[in-house]
This record gives sequence, structure tokens and C-alpha cells, in this order.
Amino acid sequence: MPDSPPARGRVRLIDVAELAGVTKSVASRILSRDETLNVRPSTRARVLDAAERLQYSPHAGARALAASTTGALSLLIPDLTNPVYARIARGAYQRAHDLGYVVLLAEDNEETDARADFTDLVDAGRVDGLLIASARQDHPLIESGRLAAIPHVFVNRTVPDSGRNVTVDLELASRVAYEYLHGLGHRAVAHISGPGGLSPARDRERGFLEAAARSHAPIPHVVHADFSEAGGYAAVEEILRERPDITAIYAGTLPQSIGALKSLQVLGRRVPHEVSLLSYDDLPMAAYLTPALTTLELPLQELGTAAVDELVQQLRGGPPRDVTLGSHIRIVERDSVTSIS
Amino acid sequence: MPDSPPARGRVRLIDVAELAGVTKSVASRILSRDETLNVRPSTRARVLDAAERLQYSPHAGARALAASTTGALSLLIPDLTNPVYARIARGAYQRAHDLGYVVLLAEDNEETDARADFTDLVDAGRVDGLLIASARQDHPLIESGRLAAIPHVFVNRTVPDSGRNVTVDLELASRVAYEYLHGLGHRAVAHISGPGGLSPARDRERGFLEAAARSHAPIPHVVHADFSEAGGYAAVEEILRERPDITAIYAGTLPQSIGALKSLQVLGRRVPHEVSLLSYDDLPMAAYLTPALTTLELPLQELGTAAVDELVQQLRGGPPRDVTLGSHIRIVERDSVTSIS
DNA sequence: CTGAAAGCGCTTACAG
DNA sequence: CTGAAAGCGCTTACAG
Repeated sequence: MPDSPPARGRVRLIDVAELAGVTKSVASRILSRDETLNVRPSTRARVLDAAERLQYSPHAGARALAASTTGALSLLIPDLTNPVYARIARGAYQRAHDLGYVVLLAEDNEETDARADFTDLVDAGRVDGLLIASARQDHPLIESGRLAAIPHVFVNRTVPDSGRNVTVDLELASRVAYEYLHGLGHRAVAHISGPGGLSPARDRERGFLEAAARSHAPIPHVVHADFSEAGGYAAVEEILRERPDITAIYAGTLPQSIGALKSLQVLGRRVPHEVSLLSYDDLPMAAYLTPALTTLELPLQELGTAAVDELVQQLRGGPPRDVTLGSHIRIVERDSVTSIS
Repeated sequence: MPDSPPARGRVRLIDVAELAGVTKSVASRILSRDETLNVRPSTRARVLDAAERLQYSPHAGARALAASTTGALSLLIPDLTNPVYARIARGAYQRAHDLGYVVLLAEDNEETDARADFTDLVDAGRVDGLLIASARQDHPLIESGRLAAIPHVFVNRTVPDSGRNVTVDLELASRVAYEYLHGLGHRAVAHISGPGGLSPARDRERGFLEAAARSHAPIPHVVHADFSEAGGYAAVEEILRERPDITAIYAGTLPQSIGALKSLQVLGRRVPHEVSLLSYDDLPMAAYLTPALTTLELPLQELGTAAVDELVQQLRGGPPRDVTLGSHIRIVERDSVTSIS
């Protein structure tokens, strides 16, 4: 018959220590998997067993105070409604969990107060490190220099010279995109990029242009637009006004593609027979649009995973470094792209 | 010339106390806005000023230990990629921030380990309360009884007899939907509901059926399907097979609507001329589909706000209660619904 | 109106 | 191989 658990309140380290017949010190070291510790196997077993029976879970705050380590990471994303980030987040959650960390997700964009988030999470000592996927130009956190105080990585964006960018090889991805279109005979192609100088957009754009140059093909027509349906819609209007000869469009995000599709339809250009549309990033929805979208599939979950790996390496004293993911990039062929006959 | 901040490490309560020339006790009480405290206004001002100058931010862990209060709430959502939850989350974040809480978002579904999340967040003492929007049947947390230990509310779902459900009035919403279709002359209508007995789906369905009964109209044909594009696609196939006379369909989620649209098109039924499609929940994307989707707009952000309000009331000692949001429900008319001529 | 002191639940040198 | 003790940064009765 097992001992009855403590009458009320949380079970503390002292409770498991007493159940196991040791002191807090030993119990603590055993439970935190201190490798340098030499204990009799039977003692270890008793402690582990006691913790199990009492369902012991250490108080995060107490541990944070004593060891100045929280076991938490924060993931800052620019837009909760964007599925791209949801998938990065999943990869991050899962890996963090496996490594014994919990990840706290926060939305961080122009409407949101980055300073406040930072205070609530970092200054308040709730997290050990930051995964920053919030693609803002001149991000206030970067400019303020406050990031220096805490380990961090940039995910899916690149901050020049930071030496801690974890990204998909967007140039490679865009090259794959270009060469796919080129291989189908398209020469008059356009690209719907992002607004201003956001790094993912910039990299996609550069890769696309370079691939065209490498093929000695005409320079693609690039249009800057919001990462939204409305952005894609307006971009297509502009493209067709200035370059009515365009036969293929490469859009930077799925919402842009949806807007582009609509615009093409309103303007009476049939997809793919008159204009082919290739979308960046694959999602289930792409298969259900009309026509079903041909897309570029990217290793987003892996991106989240890699970002956590890098951050945890830093927490363990390793140096920050850039990581670029180049595999798992492929075209998912559906009905929105066809060859030039 | 201002005093220089402490040389290194975090600034602590004792630092601001010393700068202000008082003890930690007083500083603590002033900074935590203890209403029962009588201090000379000048003392209060000195302390507040010192905290400001030193950029003092209390250590969350230390506070959690001493006061057993964390200032954090956790929002559990079933699917990060679903924009419905993103909008609830936004409402929640914003209100929580205004009330001095931080909200920690976590994805909680079948693939995820709810027990682990609970341990990491609740047992570890990282949060004061839970906002549970994860619409799972027989949720392990509910069954285990572990929720009894922590204040919580259910958001956008209803757990019978829990007395702490914060929801949009889905029956009302579905009644609005039904009456809209009915008013346009539709009598042979179908509803794409959710899988099994999930509470939001059940409530939508009931409201829709009741509205039909109240109008002495034929009973709508109800089909159960996954909350996904594939679910909507399959549902339409089934509907048209069994009830080829249907003139209008009411879909429970936007992804279902996208799948339904595709299915209708593949089966050669023109929308809206042969079949009208009304979608639950409005998002920017709806306007860019073809045809643009007529939708039911819901107060999702308000739902997040209300949920936080209720949870915080509980934290302040108030009793849990059910809250139903009935306003801000309206039809956004676009091109996927037309009248019976 | 303000201060001294205990205590929240841990970790971690330091002893033995 | 194990224990005693200090200390992390707060809050909160309790005194005065």
C-alpha cells in the first residue's frame, strides 16, 4: 500500500526526499540528472520512484531563482493567422519538448508592443532564450540593443552580420522555382515579392533573379506587394498592365497567390493556359483552389526544429552560428502551371 | 546627472529601494499597487521614479514563489493553423496585457501530449489559470480531474455543467444563417457539421435545425465531416448523392467551405445559381475565392477578451459562470448565395 | 507611515 | 556517497 500523498498543496522536493529517505540535496541532484553525481543505484532508484509516486514536478519559479534557468524559450512570430509560422512553431514545440524546454509563443508585430513582450518575458526572467521569427524591418528589439543580454536566434529571416540566422535556403528555393518555370518554356516571367526590404522577400527575389541570369533569360519583372490576398490582387493588376506578355507568375506567399488567382480571373486571363501561377509554400488548401495550385514545398517544421537546436546549443555555451536548410525543397505539381506549347 | 545603474546582472527590488532611500518592504508594496498602503506621496513618487530610472522589472519566479501568483495565463488551442483561434488569441492577449497578465499559448490536440503541457505549465507553477479552447471530446484533462486544482474557463466550446463556458451564441448564429437562407426562398437546405459530438458543431447544428422547425420548413439535411477542406469536399459529394434537390448549403468552417466549393465545381454544380453556399466565419480570404464567399461573421476577438475577463474574475475570487456572446453576429453578403428565383 | 524578519521551493558549493 | 547551510528575489504578516 503506497504512502498517502501530502495532504494539500503542491508536492515539493522535500516531500520526495523524505519519502525516499534522503536529503533535498541528493534528491535535487538525482532529479536534475547531474551526471557528475555518484550515488548508490538503490538510492537513485528510491528517489526516482518517490518522485514518480508523488507526481513531483519542480516549481519553475523556484528553480529559476536558484539556478537562474527557466527551462522556457519564447517564439516570437509576426502573424498568428499565417500557417507558415504555425508549422515552424510545431517543429519548435516538439523539439523543445524533447530537450526538456517549454516554448511560449507570442505574436510580435507593429500593432503589438515588442517592448512590453520583452519585459514580460525576458526582463521578468520567464525565458532563457528567444526564437525570433517576427520579420519586421528595423525591429525595435534589434535597434535597442537589448537582445545582447539574452541568447537568441533569428528564424526564417536573416539579420545581416548577426551570425545567428536559421533559414531555409530561399535563394535555392527560388532558383528551383525559376528553373521549373524555365524548363517548361516560360521566358516572360514575373515575381510577386514582399513589401520593402524584408529579408525573406529579398532573398527569394535575389534567388529568382540570379537563376534567370544564370539561364541567360530575360530579367523577371518584380513587383512588391503586401503579404496578403489584397497584395497579390494588386500585384497582378500591375504586372498585366506593364507586362501583358507575361506567361508565368511566381508568388511569394499563399495569400498573395489567392489574391493573384482572383485578379487573373477578373481580368479574364485563364490559369494556367494563358498565365501560369506558381505559389511559394504548400498547404492543404492549395489543392482545393481552382485551379489547384502548383506550389513550392519547404521544410518549415524542420526550420522550427533547427532553430531550437541552435538556441539550445547557445544556452549550453556554444557560439551562435548561421544555419541554412537546403533539403526538402520541391515542387508540388498541380494544375496552375503548364508548359508553353 | 542620473545615478549609474548597477554594474551587472538584473536590477532587483533592493536596488530600487536603495535608490529611493526606503526598505524593500515599502518599495514592494508601492510597486505592487497595494491599495491599503498609506505612504507619504513623496515616498511613493521616489520609489516609482527609482523603478522607472532603473527599468526595474520584478523577477517572475521570485514573485511566484513568494506570492504564489505568476501573472501568466495559458491559452490552449487545438490548431495553430486555424485562423479562428488566432483571432480569439489576439483578443485574449490584448485584454490580458491590459490587466497585467501575460498569456502563454500552447497547441493542444490529439498529437500533442496534454498531460505534458499541463505538467509544464500548471504543475510547474508557470501559470495562474487556463483558457481552454481545445475542442476535444473526452479531453484527458477533463477526465483526469486535474483541472479542479486550477482556475479555468472553456472558450468557444461548452463542457456541460461546468458552468464556465465562454461562447458565441452558436445557436443564435445558426438561426441567423438559417433565416437568411430561408428568407431568400431556400427550403431544401443542407448543413455540413463537424465530426462526432464536438460542442461547437453540435450547437451550430441544433440552432440550424431549430430555426428550420420554427419556420415550419423541411428538416435540413445534416452531414458530419472533418473540419478540413477534405471534409467539406466529401460532405458535398454525400449531400448531392442523397439529396440532389438541395439548393443551399451551410458549412461549419471556412476550410470545409473551400472543399465544398471545389466539390461543387467538380460535380458541375454552379455556385450560387444552382447551389448557394454560406460559410461560417469570415476571413479576408473569403472575399478572394471564386465566387467570393458569403459568410457569417462572428465576434471572435471579443470571445478572447471575454474569456480573459472571466478567468481573471475567478483569480480574484469570483465564481465561475457561463457567458454567451450574442452581438456582432451578421451575414457578410458576397457572391456565393443567391435567392431562389 | 516605515522597517526587520521569515519564508516561498529550489540549487549548489562546501564539508565530511 | 550523503548532508547542512546559504542564497536566489520577492511578499507579507507583524512590530513599532
